[in-house]
Amino acid sequence: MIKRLPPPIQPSDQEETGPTGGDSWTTRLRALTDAGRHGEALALLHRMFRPPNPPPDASTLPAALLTAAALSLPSAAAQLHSRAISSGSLPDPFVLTALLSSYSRLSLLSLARRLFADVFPSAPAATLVVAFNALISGHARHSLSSAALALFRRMRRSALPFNAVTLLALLPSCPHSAVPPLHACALRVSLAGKPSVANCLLSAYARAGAVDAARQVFDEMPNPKQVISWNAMISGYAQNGLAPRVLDLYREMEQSGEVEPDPVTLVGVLASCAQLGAHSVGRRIEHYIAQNPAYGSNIYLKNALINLHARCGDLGRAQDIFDMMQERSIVSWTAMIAGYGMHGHGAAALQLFERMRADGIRPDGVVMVSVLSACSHAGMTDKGLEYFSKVERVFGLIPGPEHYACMVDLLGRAGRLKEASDLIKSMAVEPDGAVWGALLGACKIHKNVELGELAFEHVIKLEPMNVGYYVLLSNIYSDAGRLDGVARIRAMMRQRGLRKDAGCSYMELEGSVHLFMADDHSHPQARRIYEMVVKLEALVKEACGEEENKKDELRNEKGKILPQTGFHSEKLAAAFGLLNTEAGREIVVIKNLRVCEDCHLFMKVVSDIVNRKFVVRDASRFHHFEGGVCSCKDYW
DNA sequence: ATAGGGTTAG
Repeated sequence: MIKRLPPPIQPSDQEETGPTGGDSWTTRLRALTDAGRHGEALALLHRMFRPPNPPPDASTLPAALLTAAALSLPSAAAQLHSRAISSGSLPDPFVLTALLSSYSRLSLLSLARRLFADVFPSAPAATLVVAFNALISGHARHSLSSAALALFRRMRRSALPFNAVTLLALLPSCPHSAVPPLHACALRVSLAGKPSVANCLLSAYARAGAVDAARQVFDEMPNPKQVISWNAMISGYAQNGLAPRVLDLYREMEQSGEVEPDPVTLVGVLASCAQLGAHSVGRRIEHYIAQNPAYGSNIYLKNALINLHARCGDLGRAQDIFDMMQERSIVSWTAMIAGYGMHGHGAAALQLFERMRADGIRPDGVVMVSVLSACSHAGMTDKGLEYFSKVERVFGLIPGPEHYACMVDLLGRAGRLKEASDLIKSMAVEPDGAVWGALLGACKIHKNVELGELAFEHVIKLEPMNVGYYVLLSNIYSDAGRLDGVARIRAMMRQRGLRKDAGCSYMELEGSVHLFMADDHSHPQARRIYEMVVKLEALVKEACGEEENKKDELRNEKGKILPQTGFHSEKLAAAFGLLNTEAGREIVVIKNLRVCEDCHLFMKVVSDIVNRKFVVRDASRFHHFEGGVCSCKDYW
């Protein structure tokens, strides 16, 4: 973050004592461009071409070209290209490479390729290696990964050696299948041990979903490992949703005493804490950050903390951090909007979004997902439709499958299933699993077997190993009394080796985590907890029996009087919370799956009977139970 | 002087 900036240009050295040697031009241009001071860089560039300064030559052209690219000035690059030809400095490897690189950065790949073709027959091998690297990296940057690989093959056919830079250019964007062969190439020429290459290989494996291969690369690195290697492994796990492994590795990093975590480490760990709902670990990191003055203004860390608190149930703390930020990025706003959305505060989310726009921030696709999903969770169907219609028309964004998934969810929850499936039919892009999954979820809520079967057919083609979808259709059948359907899905799952995810809930107490599985007796307090659940269930039954309206509600929601089995994990966690916290304290429970209707009703009634607030995060959102009602208004 | 590794939000 902290970079030493070049001194501002003094008026005194503007004309008379301007830089004369190429070295001075180069260093100052580079420094200004690196610091993002493009205006000053441009002024300097203009001066280079004005007498009495000598015209740019091989020593100053590369820096000038990179400045032109950084300024997005294709005309300037072309002018410098002409200058390179007229001054005869084109065969210079540095000038050639800078030209190739600038054209690539300016998205003028065809010009880069033409120039390369011109010099290819006559350039010496050493020049060609670097030129190939520049061209490969240009194609890779534009995600033309197969073109980049084709260039690599051509490089090798030309009997040219490749080096670390070649691999570093290829690996970040290469197709998954190319990672192992590139790894083999690296091993063959003894480049795989070079830290930069190893880090890059590790990340490439992680991106390909091969976390174990990534881990092997990590483990084979000599100790002490660089902080960047730790970070690459941590973010590799994080990107693959393996939050528990992130926390394990972070602990290992701390215990190794090799390196101090840096902000990048902490951002990765905080993201995993947020995913897990591991509030106490997250708070410990927050404390650590607060003790390091250099981290105080890091916007990535602040954004990660907003996300942490919002996802762990403390919206107030998230809002405080957001309010105290001096500078906010669109990520800060998105984290906050998504936070309000998942807690069911749709109006607050929309208000924040409008404030963001008033602040002059142009919405992107991600913030729109948060906005639409906030509308969906709050039951604000018309608002959601209104904002969806603005995605393209007003904000100039192309709606992706993720936006359609939100809309199908929004319409579907509201019972507008016909409109939801018409919307899918109208999509210009191919619907993904989330789109059909949203329709399937809506069919579960509104008990629509036929449409549910259709959605299932589609979703299962796209995500055959996603257990949740099988369970959803099975539950649709079960609600409809279609036991044949239930059996069919069960057989399908068995055949594919899929097992229902076990439900688990946990709550944190004084920094330690208490985990509960459904019908699980392993907790030291298990006896007292089960007694408590049984007692509470009796009270719930009694309360519902006494009040006519609640009894009706029971019948409406479930179609039968009360649950016969009562030991879902969230009930155990809630009972544990009641047994171990003082009156008045909010009980926060994190659950891996969605809350079932039985438990939802249980929590509502218990919150009233014992006069306690329960905050439950399930797989789709937060539920705040208080005084017999839930913040989701039974709409989840 | 030219080619270049890890990071946030759904």
